[in-house]
Amino acid sequence: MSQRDVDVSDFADAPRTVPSLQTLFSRQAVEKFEGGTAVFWEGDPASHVFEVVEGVLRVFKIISEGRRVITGFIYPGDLLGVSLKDHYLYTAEAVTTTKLRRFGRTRFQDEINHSPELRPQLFARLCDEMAAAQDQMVLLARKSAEERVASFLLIIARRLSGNRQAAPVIEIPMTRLDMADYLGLTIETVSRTMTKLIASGVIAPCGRHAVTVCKLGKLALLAGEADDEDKHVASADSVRRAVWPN
Amino acid sequence: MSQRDVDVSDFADAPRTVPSLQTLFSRQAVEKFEGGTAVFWEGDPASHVFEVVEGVLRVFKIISEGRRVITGFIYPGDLLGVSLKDHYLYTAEAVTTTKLRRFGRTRFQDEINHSPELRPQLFARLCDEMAAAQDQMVLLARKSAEERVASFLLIIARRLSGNRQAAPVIEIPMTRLDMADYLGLTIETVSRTMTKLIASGVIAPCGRHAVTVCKLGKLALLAGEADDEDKHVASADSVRRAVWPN
DNA sequence: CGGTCGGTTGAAGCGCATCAATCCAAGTGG
DNA sequence: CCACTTGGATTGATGCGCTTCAACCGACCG
Repeated sequence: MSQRDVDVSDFADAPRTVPSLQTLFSRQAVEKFEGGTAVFWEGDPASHVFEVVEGVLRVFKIISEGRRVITGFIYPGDLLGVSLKDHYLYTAEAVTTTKLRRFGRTRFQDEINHSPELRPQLFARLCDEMAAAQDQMVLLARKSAEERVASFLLIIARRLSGNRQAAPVIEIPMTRLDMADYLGLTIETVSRTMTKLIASGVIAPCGRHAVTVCKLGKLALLAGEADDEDKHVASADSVRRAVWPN
Repeated sequence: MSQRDVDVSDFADAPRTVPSLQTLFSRQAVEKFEGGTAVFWEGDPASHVFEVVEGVLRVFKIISEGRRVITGFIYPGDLLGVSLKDHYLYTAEAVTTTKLRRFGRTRFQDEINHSPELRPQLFARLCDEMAAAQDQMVLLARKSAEERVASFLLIIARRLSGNRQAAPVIEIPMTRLDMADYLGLTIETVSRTMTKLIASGVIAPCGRHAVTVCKLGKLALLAGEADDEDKHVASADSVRRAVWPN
């Protein structure tokens, strides 16, 4: 499952100039990680930056009493471990068998610093990551279990199909526990919610690690992706409200 | 309240070279926003980047049925609206009366691009922001009401005291509703939790918009800031576990 | 086979939301 | 100065959504 050739096309919305972030990594040897093994742990000295070639990783933090929070899943083409901190902020573990390329952190920084081509690409990635983090905060703060699961399905659907409108079949490489720890729920609630979505005909099971989306519109609705017009009503002249001298 | 001169010292852990991010803004005129007024709305064309000179802002998103999620509070010295997206991802509103400097987005980007001094500073800020976002995800996903409120108090305590160990008196410029929408709770729960913290002698009220911390250690404990040794046990040779071909 | 691991399903309980009343401080106008 | 208002905060009573605990199921494996 989740077997797919690395598609190197189709990344961030940065300008498509010649040297791309992945060409930076392309000379590096590929390392393989079996599912369940860690690439690095939270608190480790942050020695390297990684590019995912194939497979899916989970990135998480642990707090007291063994509570785990998965802050994100990392897909092929994504970078892993980019930060200026000298220790990793989280643990990264392979979900499926994973292939990575690695780059020394300081060398990576140098390359970025010296390349006016690469910099905006990296910057764009960070902004995307930030936007995703904010969406996740919204999900965790205010969405119901059903909305969370529906949102999750849409997120990974878009992830795999590279932003094209979600493919009908969604691969779910991670376990229910992973989903639960990502969505701030328990396994049981995730399971129950999934069966509810199946019962209502929104999705249909496709083995245990995939589903087909039957009613995409309904799914998006359940996810709380309000197509509200409200949101942009006042936008028009908002900035002008500020005292803008000159 | 929240009246304090802008202290321009003591920022990100970036190297303290001569031209700093705030000198970039220092020539810009200062604009004033009364509490409750918006600086920009989610979805507005992202025309400017702002530096907060004085006051506190809230940054939030609205989802269906008027549910609001505050993704962060912005303090003096912070930047606001930094992103490569061409529309703002969130609404920014003044909590208290606020003074800002503004910078055209493209010009800001140019300045950053041409200054090898400024770039790492901006990058460091983004990384800090990302780290904060991850902590917030942990809070929202797995912490109890009491842990959330305690965490919140510590966060803003550190914020105001510029990373020195939290000052005994914590200013809380925002309303309970703001706190609730930041912590993923309701006003009532926030209120109840605060009174509980007061009853247990951890904090003492200081008017409605400030508290004194009586038992800082207890507060940190309640916040779930586990001083676990567990976390770093396995860290030692973690990276070596990877197949690292020279 | 028994054993384990991930997943599903059921029953009971708890933590927080919801609804509603009250309070308090700061205006505001007569 | 005092009634009246208004917005934020507190406190109480009730209910619901999710967690918790526990049993069970199916697939895989030695």
